[in-house]
Amino acid sequence: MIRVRFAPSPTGNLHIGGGRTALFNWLYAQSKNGQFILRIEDTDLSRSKKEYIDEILNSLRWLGFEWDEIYYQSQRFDIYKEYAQKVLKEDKAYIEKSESGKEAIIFKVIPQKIKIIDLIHGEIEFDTLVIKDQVLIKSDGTPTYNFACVVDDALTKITHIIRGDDHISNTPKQILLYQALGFPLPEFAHLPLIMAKEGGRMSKRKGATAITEYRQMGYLPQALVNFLMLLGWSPGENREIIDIKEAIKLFDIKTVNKTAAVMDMDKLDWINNQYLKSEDPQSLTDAVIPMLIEKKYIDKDNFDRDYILSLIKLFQPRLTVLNDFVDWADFFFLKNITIDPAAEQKFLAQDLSKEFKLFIDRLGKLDKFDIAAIEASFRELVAELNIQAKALIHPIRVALTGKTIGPGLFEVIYYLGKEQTKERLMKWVKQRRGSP
RNA sequence: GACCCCGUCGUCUAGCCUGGUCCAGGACAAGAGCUUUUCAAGCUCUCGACACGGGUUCAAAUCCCGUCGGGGUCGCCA
Repeated sequence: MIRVRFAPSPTGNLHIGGGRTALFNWLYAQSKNGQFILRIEDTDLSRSKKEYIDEILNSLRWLGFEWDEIYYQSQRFDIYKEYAQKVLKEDKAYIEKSESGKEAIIFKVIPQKIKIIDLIHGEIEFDTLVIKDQVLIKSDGTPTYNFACVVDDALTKITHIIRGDDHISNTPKQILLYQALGFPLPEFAHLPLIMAKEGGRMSKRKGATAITEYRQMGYLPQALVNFLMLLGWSPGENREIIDIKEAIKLFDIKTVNKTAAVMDMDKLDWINNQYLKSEDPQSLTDAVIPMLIEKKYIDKDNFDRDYILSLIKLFQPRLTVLNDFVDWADFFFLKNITIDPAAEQKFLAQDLSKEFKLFIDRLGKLDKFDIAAIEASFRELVAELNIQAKALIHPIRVALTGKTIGPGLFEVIYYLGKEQTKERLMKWVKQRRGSP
C-alpha cells in the first residue's frame, strides 16, 4: 500500500507552494490507490498557532484534498525521546550540556557517501563529510525537524516522500537517521519550487502566497488546482484544462519536471475564466450570495435567488474571478449608482433628453416587456431618428449602469426593469432641462 | 564561500531517457483582424526559444565535458 504524507508547519497559512506539494502527494496517492496522510509539524511550540492549523485544514479541504489520517507532532514527543534514547544507548549519539545545564542529544555523523535515487531527479550523491553532527533532541526537550520527520515517516509507514526541492539537502541527513534507527528507506521525490515573477521565492512582497488569498480573490478551487498541476507537470497531448479525475488517471510522479516554475497570474486568470464559463450557474449563484450579503447588496433573509441566478448567467462568460460579478453587477442592486466620470464625459456630455424621453415612452407602451421586444422597439426608434444604434446604446448603458462595459444593453434593461430604467434615464432628461 | 538542484518562445510546457520524422509543437501574455452594442468570450493570423562554447556522431534540443546564468541548503526553524 502506497502511503504519502503532507507535513505542513502551522507557523503560517497554507502557502501556494505547500498547496502544490499537497496536490502532488494527493494526486499520487489517488493514482496509486494509496493513502494520503497529514502530519502537523508543530514542534516549535512558540511559533505554532491553533488558528494556522484550522486555516491549513480548511484550505486543504477547499482544494479538495481529504486525508486518511492526521498526526500532530506535539503529541508525540515521548516517541521521539524514546528513539533518541535508543540511538544514544547504541552510542550513535552523545549528550551535550549547555551552560544552563540542560542536555541536548546530538547525533554523530559518520563520513560516507550517500546516494539517493530521486523519482524526479534521478541519482543525487552527497558526501556527509560536509554535514555537521545533528541535534536530535534540543535542550528544551523538543525534537528537531529532521529527527521527528524520520521517526514519523518510518512509524507511519510512509512509502513515498514527495516534498519541495528545498528539502534535497535534508535528505542525506535523514537517510543517516534511517540507517541509525534501522528503518527501511522510503522513496524520495523532490518537487521543483514555485518562483515569483520577479525571481526568487514566493513571498508576501511578491504576490499572493496564501491559498486563502486566492479563495478570497474569487478563484475557483478546481481552477487553482488545475493551474498548480500544470506548474511542473503536463498531462500530455497539449491538454491544459483537465478534470481532476482525468488527471488522477494520467498522473505519474516520474514525469514531473525538474525545473522551477514561475507563478503566472495571467494564466491562472485564463484558467479560472475557463472554469467559470463551464461551471453550473446554480453553484456560482450559491458562491456569490454571501458576497452580495456582505456588500449589503441583498438582505440576508430576503432576496430573490432566481433573479441573482439570471444575473449570473448574464455575466458568467466575462468573469475572470468570481468577485468581478460583485463589482460589475453592482448597479442591479444599488439604487444610487456611481457614474464613471470618464464614461459620463464621453457619452453623456451631449444633450440626449429628446432621445431618452422617446425611448422611455416606447418602453411604456410595450405590452410585453421582454428582451426581444425591448430590442425591437429600440431598433425602431433609432431607425426613425435616423441615427446609429450605438450612438444611443452607449449613452443609455452609461446612464443605466454607470459603466461602459457590461452585458448586452437589452438584457440589462430587462433585468433592471421598466421602472428603474425609466428612473435612471429620466435623471438625465431632467438634469438637462434644469441646466442652461 | 561550500555543497546540491536546474537551464526549450516574456511565462507554463511538448520533444530529451530510446539521437534523424523539430529550419522545434501547444497554451498564456502581447500585437493585428473578424464578429459586434461596450466589455468578455469565440474564431483567424503575427511576433517569439533549444543559455554559451567545445566535443562524440554521417546526423544533437536530444549523449559527454566546460563556462555562464538561475535557484536551494548550510539553525537546539520547519
